[in-house]
Amino acid sequence: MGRHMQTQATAFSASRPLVVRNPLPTPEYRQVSADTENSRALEHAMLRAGAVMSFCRSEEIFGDGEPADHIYRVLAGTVCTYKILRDGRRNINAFYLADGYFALELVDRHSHAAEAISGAKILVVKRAALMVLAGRDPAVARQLLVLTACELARVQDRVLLLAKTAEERVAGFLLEMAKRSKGNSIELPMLRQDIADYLGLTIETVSRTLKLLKDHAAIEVSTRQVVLLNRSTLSRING
Amino acid sequence: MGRHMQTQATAFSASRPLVVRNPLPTPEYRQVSADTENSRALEHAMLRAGAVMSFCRSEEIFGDGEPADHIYRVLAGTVCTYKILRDGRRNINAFYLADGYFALELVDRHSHAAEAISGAKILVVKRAALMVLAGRDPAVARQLLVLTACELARVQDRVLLLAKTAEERVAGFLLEMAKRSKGNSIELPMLRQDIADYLGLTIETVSRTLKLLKDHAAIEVSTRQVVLLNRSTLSRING
DNA sequence: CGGAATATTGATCAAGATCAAAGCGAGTGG
DNA sequence: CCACTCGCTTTGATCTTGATCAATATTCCG
Repeated sequence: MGRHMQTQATAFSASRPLVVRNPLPTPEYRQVSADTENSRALEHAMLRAGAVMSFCRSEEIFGDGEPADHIYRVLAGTVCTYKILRDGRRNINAFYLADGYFALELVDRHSHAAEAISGAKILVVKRAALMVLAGRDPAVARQLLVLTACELARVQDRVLLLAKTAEERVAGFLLEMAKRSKGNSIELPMLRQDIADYLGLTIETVSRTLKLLKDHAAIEVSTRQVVLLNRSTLSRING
Repeated sequence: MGRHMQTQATAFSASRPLVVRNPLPTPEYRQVSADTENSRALEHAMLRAGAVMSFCRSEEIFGDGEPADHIYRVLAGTVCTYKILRDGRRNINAFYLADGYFALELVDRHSHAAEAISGAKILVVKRAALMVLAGRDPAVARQLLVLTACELARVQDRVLLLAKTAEERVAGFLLEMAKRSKGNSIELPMLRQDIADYLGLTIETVSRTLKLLKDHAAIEVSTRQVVLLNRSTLSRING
């Protein structure tokens, strides 16, 4: 029954996160999204008030149920948020790549745990400080609402994904990852187990389904990379 | 399945700063539902600016993809939001009972359809008008953020529900409905098909699972009513 | 290299879907 | 008041998808 369990406890306590206060904003951290003015305001506020922390692979950023005192932004690397269910299964809620914000929830305790999937640099800001800034700068306040609404839309999309067959879920996942990449080549920073836990499948099914898509000449697969050969086939499969 | 990007710049920037009063994170943000002062402000605003509309059973309130010009609040009756998938299956996103707000999304088109499950009275407010009010009254603005965050938490709970077995899903659904009722008796305004579409099951499985729970002496079942006889058993099953 | 972690592949199993057929219950008309 | 009907629900039999169990195979790193 029980699937993948975390067994990295020793690794966590071994390496203490490196903290750097008030880092200078570097160009690559200044990616401008569609909502330019507002996102710049929040970005700026976080860079001024925040600290950069580094996490290595599988290192926990925060635990499920811990006080939610901070808001986070991925500067580099990949992060996932997840929950361990009572039967031991792990449910991955989201993958956050560079520029993604996470732990935006308005409750006093985290409803998920978060960990780095690859080595990651994370910008961390005290929630209270950000709320003060939001009170002073309406652009910041509004951007928080926009980001929360985006997160809501993303989770709703995931519900739809979970309603589908294994083949549709994997195709949908690849298309989702492709949207975040350039071109047709997708680097996969996560393990097969992570993909499985995100899609509500087993690693065996993920593996078999990738093979199936490969045999349908829709993709090329290697361990850490997928190349989309035929997006229309994938989209059709995605349903 | 494209996600929508935020395009409400005019509505929000139209008037005064959105200010979050009481920016201290605790304990204000803890009991979001008991956020009396703010919820009253939004309630008042909606009652002043809104119109009451009546819908009969199965009547559409808005369609998937239609312009999202309004925000809604249930005054009486029950509403559901749903999506029809490409293969014809229907996915119910949420049930809203009296006092529930829906269509809070910050995008310019609805990502779901909504219909009345029983006869319903709905308070309808123009989104633009509400955004103007939100600009004038920070309590309204903040309550919008709180409600959006609540909706996010609700959808995340539903993802967890969908990860479980049929028995766990039905038990979880009953406990969720019980939280919204007084005592142990739950009136079910929706059909078995609606429950099935909400839980990602078939009506046959819902029916059989209710029987199973009845045989385990956890509930009493009739067509439109369920009585919880043994909450601890249900909670245990819920996982 | 070598050993552990991760991934693939194959065989079997089980939960829930699908197909099929009654039951039930509220509204209708004779 | 009772039979008829229609939509909803329950129950039963079978089938399918993806999980589980079990071996390899591959990749990653010391």
